[in-house]
Amino acid sequence: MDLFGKQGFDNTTAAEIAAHAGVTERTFFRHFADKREVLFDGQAVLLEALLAAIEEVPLEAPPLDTLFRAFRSVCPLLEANRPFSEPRQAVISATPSLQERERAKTAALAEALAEALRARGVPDERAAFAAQIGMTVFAHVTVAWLDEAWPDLAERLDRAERDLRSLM
Amino acid sequence: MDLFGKQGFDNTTAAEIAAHAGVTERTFFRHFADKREVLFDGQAVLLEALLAAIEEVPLEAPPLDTLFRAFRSVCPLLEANRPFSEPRQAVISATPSLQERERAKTAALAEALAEALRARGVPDERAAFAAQIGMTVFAHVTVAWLDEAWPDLAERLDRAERDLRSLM
DNA sequence: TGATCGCCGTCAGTGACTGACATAAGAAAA
DNA sequence: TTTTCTTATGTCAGTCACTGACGGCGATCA
Repeated sequence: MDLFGKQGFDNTTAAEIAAHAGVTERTFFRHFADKREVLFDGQAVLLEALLAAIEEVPLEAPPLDTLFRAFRSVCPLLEANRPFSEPRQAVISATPSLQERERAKTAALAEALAEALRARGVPDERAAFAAQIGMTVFAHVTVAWLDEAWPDLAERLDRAERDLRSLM
Repeated sequence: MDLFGKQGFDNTTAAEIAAHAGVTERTFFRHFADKREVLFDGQAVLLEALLAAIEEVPLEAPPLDTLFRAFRSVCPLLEANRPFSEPRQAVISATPSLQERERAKTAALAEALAEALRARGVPDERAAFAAQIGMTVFAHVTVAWLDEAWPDLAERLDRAERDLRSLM
């Protein structure tokens, strides 16, 4: 983040990052599949948190409700991480290739959520739709919130959910 | 497509593609921003068609309806292109980096649709949501249809729209 | 006829990534 | 304790995507 903030992502070589961390370039690539991955490690934590939160939702809840409840319950986690994720998002927003990667990560997350819904008995296609739509809204809201801290995440989620329902 | 089908995308060098086309590698990169772009050229045509179709929809139609009507009206175009897009999709499905690019293209398309909706008076956020959701469904349906020609695109769109509405 | 422009080839260079091999430190087995 | 196995790292050479600079060549235009 030091280097990216100063010179931008594209103008920072993998060798520089490695040197900054006190290791060899080769070692860097043993820890990260590629240069971009260095910015997408927290995803695993978020996924765990979301899956755990889904477990807590009663089975009767409709799929989209289930997801929104899960999203709401990870808000504190994200709010706590804001100091890290805000500058990170700034770098991503300035770098097209990172936005590409971010979308891929988001899509993977959506797929995992769909799988979780299926495990709760939601039919195949329906689970995929709900997960994609839910994830779309969640990602949208999160990015907007990283750009502007107020209103906070929970409040933004409420509004988004209302907007979404009124769309239909 | 010749080469990709035989050896896969990753095992095909840009130099090979260029040679196959009778030009230099340098010339190849003058025509395509990067190696992956070679598979994503048709997008522009689709975008034009969708924007034109949106023009035809009466202004009173709600945003999601507008999009679905536009999607339906480009079905013939897509059906006609199937012989090209089916093998293309096979290559993409076998190559993670191409899926990443495909998502980026889809997102760009969604953004363009949102802009089109805004031009019709749909409020900002609402337009973005509708476009993202509509695009999500459209992409989902298209990929499924490329995997399995029946039911056809129009039929699949109808079903998806029903599924979507019942989700709310 | 000559100047300009757009497209292409050539060449050299940078940087992301990979495979093969060697080494050192710690855990585990003998 | 000694040996062995594992794991993380460094080193080096190599491939390939991509870029900038330069020169040539044919078409168009003044």
